Amino acid sequence: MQDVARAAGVATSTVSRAFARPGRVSSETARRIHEAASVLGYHVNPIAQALQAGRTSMIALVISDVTNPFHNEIIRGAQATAAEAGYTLLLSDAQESSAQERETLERAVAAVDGIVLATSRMPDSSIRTIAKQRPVVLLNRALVDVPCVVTDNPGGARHAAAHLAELGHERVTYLAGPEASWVDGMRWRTLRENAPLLGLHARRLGPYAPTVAGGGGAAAEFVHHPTSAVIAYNDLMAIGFIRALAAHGAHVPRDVSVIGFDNIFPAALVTPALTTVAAPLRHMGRTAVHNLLAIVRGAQPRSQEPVTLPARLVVRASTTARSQQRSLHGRDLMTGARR
Amino acid sequence: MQDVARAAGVATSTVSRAFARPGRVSSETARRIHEAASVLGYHVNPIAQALQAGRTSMIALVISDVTNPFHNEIIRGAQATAAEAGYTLLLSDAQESSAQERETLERAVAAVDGIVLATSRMPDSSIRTIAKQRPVVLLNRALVDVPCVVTDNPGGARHAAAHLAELGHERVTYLAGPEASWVDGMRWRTLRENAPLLGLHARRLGPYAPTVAGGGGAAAEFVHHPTSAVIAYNDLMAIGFIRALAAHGAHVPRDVSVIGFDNIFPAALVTPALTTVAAPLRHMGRTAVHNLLAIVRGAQPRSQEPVTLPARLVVRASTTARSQQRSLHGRDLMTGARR
DNA sequence: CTGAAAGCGCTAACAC
DNA sequence: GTGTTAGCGCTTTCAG
Repeated sequence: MQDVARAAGVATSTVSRAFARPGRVSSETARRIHEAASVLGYHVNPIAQALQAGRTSMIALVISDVTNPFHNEIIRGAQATAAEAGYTLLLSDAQESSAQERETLERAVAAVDGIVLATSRMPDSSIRTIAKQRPVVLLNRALVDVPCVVTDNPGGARHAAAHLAELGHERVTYLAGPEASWVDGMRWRTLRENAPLLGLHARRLGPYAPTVAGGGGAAAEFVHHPTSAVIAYNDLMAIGFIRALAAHGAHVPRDVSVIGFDNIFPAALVTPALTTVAAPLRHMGRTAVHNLLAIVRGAQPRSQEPVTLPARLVVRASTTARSQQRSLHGRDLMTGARR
Repeated sequence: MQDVARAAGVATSTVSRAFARPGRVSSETARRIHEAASVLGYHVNPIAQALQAGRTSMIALVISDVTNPFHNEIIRGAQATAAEAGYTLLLSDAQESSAQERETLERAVAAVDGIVLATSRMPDSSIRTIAKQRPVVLLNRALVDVPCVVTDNPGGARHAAAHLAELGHERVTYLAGPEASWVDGMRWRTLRENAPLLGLHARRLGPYAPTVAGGGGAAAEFVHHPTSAVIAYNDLMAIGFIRALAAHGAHVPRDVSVIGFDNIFPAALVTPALTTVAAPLRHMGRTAVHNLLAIVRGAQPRSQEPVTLPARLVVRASTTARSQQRSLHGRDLMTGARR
């Protein structure tokens, strides 16, 4: 900047003003400054700016597992919203490890103006510790006194159950995800409470890892006591479940109707295409960042209640009417496995 | 830091040393300092550190499209390697727009020590401009005088062609990706040059968007002049192609054998499971960051040649012997579409 | 082994 | 409308 000021024959503060508050510099002076700047290839140094201003215009997005397709659209939404607001996104992949999440966060916390914690695996206490240092928005998890963005899990679970009831199913198995998952609790609880109202008997199996492999493990147990319908914690599990079932000689939806959660990208690609409770993934990313930036800029979080985004049921080919299905008995499947 | 120094009864420079060079401070003084620091919750301010040191310990990873499953494992590899080296990853999603890529890069460039450009959509000249300002490593693209990491596209294309030749195919269609894609050029060129040596006749259709929808568009054209085998620019296109073909009444591999590129996550999940030329995705991310950090730390790029990572053929269910297939004629398919 | 002081690049405050 | 100065929090001389 020194150089620019010298070249333009002005003081450094004038250069600074020319970049930050163009109105406060006479047009002639501004012209000279910008010319000198572009000749010299001068750009404002964001680090120095950040040091002096006390804010960095960066926000951190911490993801429990970038490898999970659930997060792709969330990242897209978050990045887009941040960029529109002139913020840069710092991405942290926790690799499903609470410890790793803490560590990388510790390093990043001082360098950002705010943090979005997506599907955090950290204990509540750690989250609160972070939230004391910087504005935090939780995505896909609720915690008192911390702003949250979640999908309407109760609504979604009800939609799923109602769909199965309409199709004439009477017994449904819920394939549970990680015990530590707040979302899993919400889904199962709503299902259990609402099933009776729909003439449905709900049962829970698990917990399983929220992955394709986890769904496979679920199938191995399910096969001993099948029901005509299944709701899985998420699409990944549903996909793994369906594949493993096929290896046991049972087919979806002919033998079992299956519903997933989230509507991740591959859900429409697998065969049969997966019926699922769709989350507005990109919108979740957008909303989380939007709300975070509002707080960063000084807004007071409106309410203690989590911001809830709607979930909708996407009916595809993995569910069918009970009357269209074969009746399945544990024995059939176990035999099927040996064939 | 002032506060810590006061509390510990030392000068600020001693505090600084206690954190950066523990050896240069007497153990007793160091103890007092660390105690005071933890009481006061003091952490080194990375921004101030960065300003004074002239480096930020951050690197940028620019991705053409976070929404594309191709990038998930790459991000994982990049983030893990950066974290291990004490670097923070700044993620930029270009949303497939060259302009957007430039803009976000412009904002980030001054804040990072180096940049990985993955599947960049920018023109060579823009990349060179960036590379003049900061160390850059290109992923999945080659450019003279800029360090690059690519997969062995020629080897991969040869594997694919050889596999088809072994299965007795005689004519293969290449479904081309974006014209601007360096990788696409490599793949098609190798295929065209090697096909004759394998007794294969290769033809090119396209370009198409490198997406599921693009593959669908390819199918609509392909159907008029089918061949028994197809190699698609990437897995996404292959998947879209297979689905669209089914809508036309043609099935894979019964009617057409299909090979994709990349081995993205959904490739193993679709039906039929996709035969594909697998790229070592996570390793690509790791290598790019690893090489970038070496340069950031002062290493001279060894050679002008791109670093080439091996590609291997993963044979799944979407390819089969020519002799096992139905013979297909344009007419069959067009009729199929009307059924 | 420790302290004092300068300066990284920027902007806000206060002159002129 | 423009110039001067101080200081953001840190590290790195240079003295002691």
